[in-house]
Amino acid sequence: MADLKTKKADIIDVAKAARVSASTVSRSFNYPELVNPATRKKINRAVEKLGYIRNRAAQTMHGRRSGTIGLIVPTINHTIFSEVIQSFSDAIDAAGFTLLIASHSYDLDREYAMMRKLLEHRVDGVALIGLEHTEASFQLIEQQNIPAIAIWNYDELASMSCVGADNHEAGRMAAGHLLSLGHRNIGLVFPQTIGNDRARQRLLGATETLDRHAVTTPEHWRTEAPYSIAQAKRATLDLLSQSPRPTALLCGNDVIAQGALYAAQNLGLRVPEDMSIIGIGDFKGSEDLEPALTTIAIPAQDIGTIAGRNFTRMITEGSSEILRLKCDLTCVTRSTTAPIS
Amino acid sequence: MADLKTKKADIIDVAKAARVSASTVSRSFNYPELVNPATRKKINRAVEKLGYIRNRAAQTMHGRRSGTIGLIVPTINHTIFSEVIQSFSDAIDAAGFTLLIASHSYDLDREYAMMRKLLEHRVDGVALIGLEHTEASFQLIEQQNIPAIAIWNYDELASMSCVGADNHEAGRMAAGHLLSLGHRNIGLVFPQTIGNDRARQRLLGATETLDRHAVTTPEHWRTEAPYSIAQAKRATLDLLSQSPRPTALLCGNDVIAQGALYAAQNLGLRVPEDMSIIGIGDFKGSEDLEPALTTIAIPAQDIGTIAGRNFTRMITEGSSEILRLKCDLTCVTRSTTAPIS
DNA sequence: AATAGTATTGCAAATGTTTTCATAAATTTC
DNA sequence: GAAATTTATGAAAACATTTGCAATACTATT
Repeated sequence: MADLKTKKADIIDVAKAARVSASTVSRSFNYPELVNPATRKKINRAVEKLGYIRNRAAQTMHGRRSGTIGLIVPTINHTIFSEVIQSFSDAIDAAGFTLLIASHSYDLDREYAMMRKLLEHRVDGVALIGLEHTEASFQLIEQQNIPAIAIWNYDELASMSCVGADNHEAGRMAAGHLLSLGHRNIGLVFPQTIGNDRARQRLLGATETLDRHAVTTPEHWRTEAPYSIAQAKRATLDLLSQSPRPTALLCGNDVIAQGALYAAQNLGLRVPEDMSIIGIGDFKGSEDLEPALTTIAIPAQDIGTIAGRNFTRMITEGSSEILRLKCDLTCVTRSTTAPIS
Repeated sequence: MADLKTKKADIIDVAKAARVSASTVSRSFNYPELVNPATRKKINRAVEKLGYIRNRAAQTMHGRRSGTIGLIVPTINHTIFSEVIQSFSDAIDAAGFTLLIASHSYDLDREYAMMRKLLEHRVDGVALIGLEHTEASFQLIEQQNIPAIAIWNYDELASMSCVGADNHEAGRMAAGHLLSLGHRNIGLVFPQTIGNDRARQRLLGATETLDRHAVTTPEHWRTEAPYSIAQAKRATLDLLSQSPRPTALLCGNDVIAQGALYAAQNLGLRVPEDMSIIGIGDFKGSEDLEPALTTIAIPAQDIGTIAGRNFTRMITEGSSEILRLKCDLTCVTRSTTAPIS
């Protein structure tokens, strides 16, 4: 059984128990092929017996990688981020890394503080959500010369590595879908766009596409809804109570789309016959709405996986070039959109 | 600006720049009151100038706490867990700790592996979800003598510290609510109970309460639904297609309840007039369903916060007694349940 | 002005590993 | 069967900190 000595076993205890030197024990872990199989067996027995667990802190201190990657997100508690966190975590885990996570509640100054905290722990790299960060954060990355990657947004001109989707394109696709169904009277329900580059890009993409097709949306068909089903419902209710009504609603994300759907149903409108609705994101649950929501799917899981795989590769290879990966969006046509009748 | 020397600044560089010894620099961080304010200022200037960031790994090695807590969850990607992760993370962050996270996809052997991995990083404590773990995991905790806590489940007899809700009670409450509305014909839609102590306890609590009130549920009013809205809907559709129909559905969790709701609506049943439905959990979104779901609220956020606060306290105080905290459930009566007419 | 305290600082050892270099043992080569 | 390799191991330095102890400088007390 475990020794009852108060101190936990260290590599020297193992060495003693196996009657070899500490160097050999270390080697047997890190370069097993360099040590005699018989010796290795002795060592493993000692490890087992003493319940020895390697000390990464000591390895780190010696200049080895810490084997941790820091991830800073606005919030963990959101389908869309938890999905990306999960797949990112799985991907780096497969490469032998562990995830240190921190959240900043959409406060970019806290993001900076979190980054410092993670750097104290000597993470081998820092992953952030989105491309909007404070100047201090960018400087810190630069100055500490730490591998960094932005997840979620793609920008061909980004100053740091990024893996994500093009939100502008998402807006264009959503508008395009509606236009292709013959809609010309389109309402826009979007979250606040200041301090939210994702929403801003989407809205821009949507309006540009509409403009290009000479479709104009009067001011009262545009409304701003906070991030909540209930509030989006209320805002949409207002929008739809005016006449004339649009024939379709383009929503900045699926949460808002869900609120919009409820609002339409509440007014006795049939979706999609009387009112088409499209969202952006394809959140978990969007598929299960009744009717199932048509939306522009952002492949959160793929983004996380691809980011994780590439980031760990960048780290282990010591590559320092900037990597920009765009993940494809798809328009998932379900049951909330239909051709204009 | 930052020195262009390839190596990053260490405490000795700071010491040199400030013309003091390394010990003084160390002290100025850890026991500022022991160093002369003027000296401290010099040191801070040097730190600033060199962009020095303390090395936790080195501190850890010296026997200090690592300042990290490991959390192992079945999955990050689920409302109910992400909520608890978020609040736990916030709570330990407030106490100066950082979260190392790992997920095991409901594979308890992987849970053990993850725990070893976290221990290599010398986390100051390990938090797990639920009270069901492999013998190996329990032994590891015991043998490494590492502070541990179970989040999410409460059991007065638990062999380790725990903060959570009593699932048996949740089942009792749900049944009680339905009974108090006069329902005697109650259908049960639950997830698989093997290898899922939460579901098992809930079902047990529900059936015990029904039994006590001499309410029996025929076998064909009990159905097993996997964790998915669509599949729960299908299973419930089957259940409700038989006659006679129950007047109420007690669902093992809110996801299943949502599926059940859709099923009922699909059959043209009015909820709650023709069919009452109650869930367990109060997931994000349950409130926004139409009609809003009645459910037994499990205070995920409170659980995470309380667990985080108490766990960090246990760690910093070096307390080793077992702490068992029960978080209160509440029956949130919304619009999917009504008295029998 | 000498003494006793107190506040501040530095020296050196310690922490648990990895790694370079050296050495010893075993194996191959001629 | 000696020389040349190869294989396996150990000794000691290095990594970035903290901390116990000792030394110095300052302040208050008489």
